[in-house]
Amino acid sequence: MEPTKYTPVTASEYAYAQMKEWILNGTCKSGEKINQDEYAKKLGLSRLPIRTAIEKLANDNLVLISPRRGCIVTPTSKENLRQIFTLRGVLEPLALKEAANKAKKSDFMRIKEFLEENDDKVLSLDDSLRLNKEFHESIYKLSDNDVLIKIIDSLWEQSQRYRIIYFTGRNNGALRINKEHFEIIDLLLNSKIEEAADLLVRHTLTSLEELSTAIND
Amino acid sequence: MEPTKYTPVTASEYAYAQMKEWILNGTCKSGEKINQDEYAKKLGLSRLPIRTAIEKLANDNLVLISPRRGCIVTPTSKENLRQIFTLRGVLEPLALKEAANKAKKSDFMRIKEFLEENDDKVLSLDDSLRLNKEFHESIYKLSDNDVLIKIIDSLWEQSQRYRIIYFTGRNNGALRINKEHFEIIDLLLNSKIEEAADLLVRHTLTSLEELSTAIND
DNA sequence: AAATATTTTTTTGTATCCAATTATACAAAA
DNA sequence: TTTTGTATAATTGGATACAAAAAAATATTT
Repeated sequence: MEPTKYTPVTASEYAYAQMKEWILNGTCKSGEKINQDEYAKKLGLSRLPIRTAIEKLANDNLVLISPRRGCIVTPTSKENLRQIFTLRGVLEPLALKEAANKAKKSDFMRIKEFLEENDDKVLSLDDSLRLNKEFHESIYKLSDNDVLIKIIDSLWEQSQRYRIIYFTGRNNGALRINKEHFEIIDLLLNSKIEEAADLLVRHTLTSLEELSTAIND
Repeated sequence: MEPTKYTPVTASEYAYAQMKEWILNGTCKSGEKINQDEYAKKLGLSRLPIRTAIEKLANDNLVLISPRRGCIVTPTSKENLRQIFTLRGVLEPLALKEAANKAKKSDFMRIKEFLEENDDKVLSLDDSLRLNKEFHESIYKLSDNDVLIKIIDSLWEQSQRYRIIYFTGRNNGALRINKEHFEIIDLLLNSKIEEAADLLVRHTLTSLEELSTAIND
């Protein structure tokens, strides 16, 4: 359950990780143009790994490429936020149910222990975002459905941008989220799969409503 | 409703389209290694656009990359087939419902006309695959949900490989599929959205069962 | 002969250079 | 002032060349 630190083995992977970080945390702003030369210098690399990274970011819906014209950070919008969360609302309960079929009680116990160990960290912005992601990931991973996990991961990352827009400044919500995580894992431990899935959906939709208020469009 | 012919504007887009075609139609076989040099020569390009194409194919789950080691065509398997169709089973009805909310009757009428115009082509393998894809795409496109459409497209392409494995040799199924398409569009025209969605799910699961028999694992 | 070490070859990833396209700045005409 | 055309600069995409890593082949040891 340790946060497996990811060490890029190629320059383009490093560029990809770094640029993604910048887009997700708002350093690269919505709609902003991305100049290959500029980022090559900034990261001390040639343009090639930057280009490779940009291609990958485009696949994540995080940037938009117009061939021979350039690349911008995908604009955020209420509609985009809605689309992402609508999908999460159907995919995450599916993953949860598949996980419940395959996993053992001890798998869920480990996740609950993880929640308990980190209960004190939820008030820090960075930590709460990381813990939130890790909790959900650890459940979905148990589904062992690679195709599904990959899509959920991507959607989760796309929502991350909105989460950071929302949380910057305020910090409510984190306590509610953490409380609901406990409730979900307890339902799973009691084999109340459908109820856990329902709660998960409400959990997601509540977040959508909260985040939506912070986006002007 | 014309099949908009796609003309790649960059070499890498051309390579991507061509290599995808080869993977989908089985010219590049499941598990086969993809050598950059070889494909560069084959396509009369340098390795760079090939690499870019490979990155994109990896995003589509059509190839697997191990950094500094190489790239193989993603192996087909019953489990992979199941995962793809399970997802389609929840995402396509979602798209259909969103489409039904947004679209006008005339949009669906156009789709029905398209079915009628091409009714005689369903017995040709190539045509039936193309028509099948076009029918589904035209419905989901009406949902106007970019995030969802992109995922469904990707899943559809991933299933295409299995469809071709299955259909090569035999050619049953095409008539059933065509018949069900008519039933779905008629339900939509009569505003029986839930029934259309249900039929769509059954339509998908029937295909899964059929295709599954042709995969040895 | 099997296992291990060493070298050679192959292949990937990156940097650099070049060509083609697009954007920008400026001038001329309406 | 606005619009259109032209020259210049900036930027992208691609080819080639090189470096580094992995795979394959060969030699060496047990």
